[in-house]
Amino acid sequence: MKPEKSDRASEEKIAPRDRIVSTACQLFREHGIRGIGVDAIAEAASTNKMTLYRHFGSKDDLVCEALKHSSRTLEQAWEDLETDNPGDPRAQLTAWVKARAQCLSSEPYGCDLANAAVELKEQGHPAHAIIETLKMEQHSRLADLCRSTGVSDPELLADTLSMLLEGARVSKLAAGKEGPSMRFTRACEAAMVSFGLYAQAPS
Amino acid sequence: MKPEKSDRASEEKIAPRDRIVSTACQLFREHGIRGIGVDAIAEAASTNKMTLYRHFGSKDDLVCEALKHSSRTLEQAWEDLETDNPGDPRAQLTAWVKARAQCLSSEPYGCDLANAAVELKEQGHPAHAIIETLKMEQHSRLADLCRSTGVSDPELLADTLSMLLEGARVSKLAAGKEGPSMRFTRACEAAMVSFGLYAQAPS
DNA sequence: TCGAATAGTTACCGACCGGTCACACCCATG
DNA sequence: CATGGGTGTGACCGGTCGGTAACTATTCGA
Repeated sequence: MKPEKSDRASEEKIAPRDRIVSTACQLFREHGIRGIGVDAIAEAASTNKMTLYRHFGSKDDLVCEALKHSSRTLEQAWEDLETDNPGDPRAQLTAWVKARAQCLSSEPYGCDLANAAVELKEQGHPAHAIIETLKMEQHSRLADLCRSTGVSDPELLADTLSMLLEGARVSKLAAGKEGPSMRFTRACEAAMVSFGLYAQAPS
Repeated sequence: MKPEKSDRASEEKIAPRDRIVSTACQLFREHGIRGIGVDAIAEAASTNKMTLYRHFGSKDDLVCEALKHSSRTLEQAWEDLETDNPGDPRAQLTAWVKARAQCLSSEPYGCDLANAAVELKEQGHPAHAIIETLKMEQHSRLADLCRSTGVSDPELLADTLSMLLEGARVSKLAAGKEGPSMRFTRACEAAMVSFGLYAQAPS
């Protein structure tokens, strides 16, 4: 009869492995990968180090899984874009900028993937290949979107928007909230206008 | 009679403190701040931990000095901009893009200041204030330059170029060399054109 | 009901870290 | 020659880290 006895579903209903991954993702975000230990992760996930090592061969393994988990949550955002503006690429691109700006102002930490890439300097770390793949995946989705808007040079627009977003996130961490990142939206809009996004049919 | 007996000026002619700072700057770049120990820094600087701690109260102190050292080298680049294109802000801005693109393709590591900001998550770390100050200093120099070109909305152009550069550097680390960063120059040029940089007097 | 898989607990290991101490050293200046 | 400040050396401290071992408790399906 499915007792559902746990008041806190986050702690007891979910399998230990999933708790560990999502907890690790959060703690890596808050303290950095090198800044948090496996023991603290296990404790925060209401389990222990031994169980953690039964599911992950090493901390590096866990890092890789956490990064995949992090990028998995972005999938939902892409689906929302399509369902909220069906068949309207231009509106989807505008909504993309709006959504990214929203995340930018609400989330104090930057992009998990980019932060990990900066933090993990060791050449050949398994996470690097994963980060590169996931980043290019995200970028190609954006490029596809730009392409379907019929804009001039959609690849360059996608690269521009990618760099603006990545730059805004890291700039917020380095230069502060009052820095260049404050005008991310306006910079994106200026870029989209100059690439002729609104040339065909005005809103 | 100034014997100048040292064949390697980098090791014996320079004062220990300066050797430590520049060595630390280099090693932080290569291994990350958390990824290198003070003992290794001292050894790489041809000295020892005790001498290091006689000059710097803590590793955090050394980090701050290394960051200042890193941004000090950027001063030269700004001066070169002025001397190479005296009184021609437009040419200076174009040269700025070119110089940044050159660094982007030749230096495998991103911006020391930004990387440190990403890596040091502890709130209130003394480096954060320094990073923010130095970053805003660099940004205001760029904004001044944009302003003197007589472009429309120079502040937005400066913010855009800042974000493009920061984004290109981190994108190169995360998405790889073949990612968006490959088109940094073209993205900057497109932005400058759309802001009317070449509207007044063509070259 | 039984047994196997999964999870929790405690203790432990070797390595490394930031930081300090005491002491010997070198070399310029008086 | 003396002396004193900057430097080199090695040992040491307490703490944390990633990772493992041995044992117990829980759960769940055959």
